[in-house]
Amino acid sequence: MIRKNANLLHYITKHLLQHSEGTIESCQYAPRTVVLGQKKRVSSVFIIKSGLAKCYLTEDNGVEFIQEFFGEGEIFGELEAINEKLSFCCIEAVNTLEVYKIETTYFKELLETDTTFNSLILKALANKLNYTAVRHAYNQSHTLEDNVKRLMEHYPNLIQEIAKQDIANYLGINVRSLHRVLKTIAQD
Amino acid sequence: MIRKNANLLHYITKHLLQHSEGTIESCQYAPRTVVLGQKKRVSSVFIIKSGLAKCYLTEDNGVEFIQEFFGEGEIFGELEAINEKLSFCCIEAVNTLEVYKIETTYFKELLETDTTFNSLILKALANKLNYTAVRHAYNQSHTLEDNVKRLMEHYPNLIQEIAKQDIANYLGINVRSLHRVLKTIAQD
DNA sequence: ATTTAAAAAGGACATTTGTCCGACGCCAAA
DNA sequence: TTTGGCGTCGGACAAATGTCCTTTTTAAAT
Repeated sequence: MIRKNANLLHYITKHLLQHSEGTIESCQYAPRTVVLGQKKRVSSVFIIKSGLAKCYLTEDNGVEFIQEFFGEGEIFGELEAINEKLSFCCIEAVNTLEVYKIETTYFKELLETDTTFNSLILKALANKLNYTAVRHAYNQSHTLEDNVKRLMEHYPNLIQEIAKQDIANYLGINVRSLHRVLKTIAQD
Repeated sequence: MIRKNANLLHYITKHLLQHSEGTIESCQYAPRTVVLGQKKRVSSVFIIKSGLAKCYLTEDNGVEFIQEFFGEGEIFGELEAINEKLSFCCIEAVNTLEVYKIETTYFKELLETDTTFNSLILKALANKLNYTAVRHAYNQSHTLEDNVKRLMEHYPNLIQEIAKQDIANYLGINVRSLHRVLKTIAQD
């Protein structure tokens, strides 16, 4: 649910920043700011320095589906850079969000010249794939109650930190159903 | 639903096979053979030459959830090779399946030394991520009827080629529900 | 040609989830 | 301090989906 990538963040701050000479910019966004819109041309790849963002997708029928929440070290915009496609997700700051911003061209140059960076990105992608596959398989194969319980075990202060509407959008259900389940869980 | 990767297959047959000197093996599997089990150590990466495979995951409660069907050029085992983890999916031949089998160690060597190959794998991963994200967002945000209609539009002879149970497992529903929806669709 | 097993199809009912709505509390702008 | 908006919570009913079971169809084996 909250994706992080300590290795990637570490490599950027300890190795890349020194040699970047202005190619890596540092940015800050206020809560609820849209950092990256859906179906836009993406000119930068972002890596989260601090804060929390939500990555979601608005369907033709208006429903929002939250793919993931992104925390420290998580990268976004990289899929669009690699595939040269328009963005398919929208990224929005939940908290105050600090990011490193890397020009797409420089990002691709790094992929070709910096073996360590290349390997970190490969691992990041493989890891995202693994995680999302397991997540959706679980969610589809278990009851709503199981899914919510599992989330609350992994993230004990989930309810305090994330709005009910967002949790519901993450689970692909509506808020009424979430409330109902939360109540039955509370009653044991 | 049926993932393919023409570029990757082309590169392997036209460039890699010549220089491989036995490091790339060609294998064939009968229908229903399990090529790769769940939670196993993975010693090879596979690329499909011909045929169809299903990639699924069995949950603790016994439910099978189908991630994808793999067709020509699709790669599997690569996530485990990159992340050095046990397999989390099971790959099973649907048809007679022909694959190229690459030793994990050679695969990783290729990633480091062959820029073209590296780029093809990066694109393959980015593409898988994009595709699965869009797929699950759609499925979670639309009615079952919409989901089935959409599948049938994309794959006109879906019903003929893939068992109902498999389609249901792909959609995360049970067969009864699938039958019901198919009937209402047929009636228009 | 007959038997057998597996897949396909659907009836009947239970359970889950969605839709629509109103009530309440919180907080910031007027 | 009021007002209005937004998030939270839940009642009542509708709709969708699951469970259990039986029947039909299909295809392979004898």
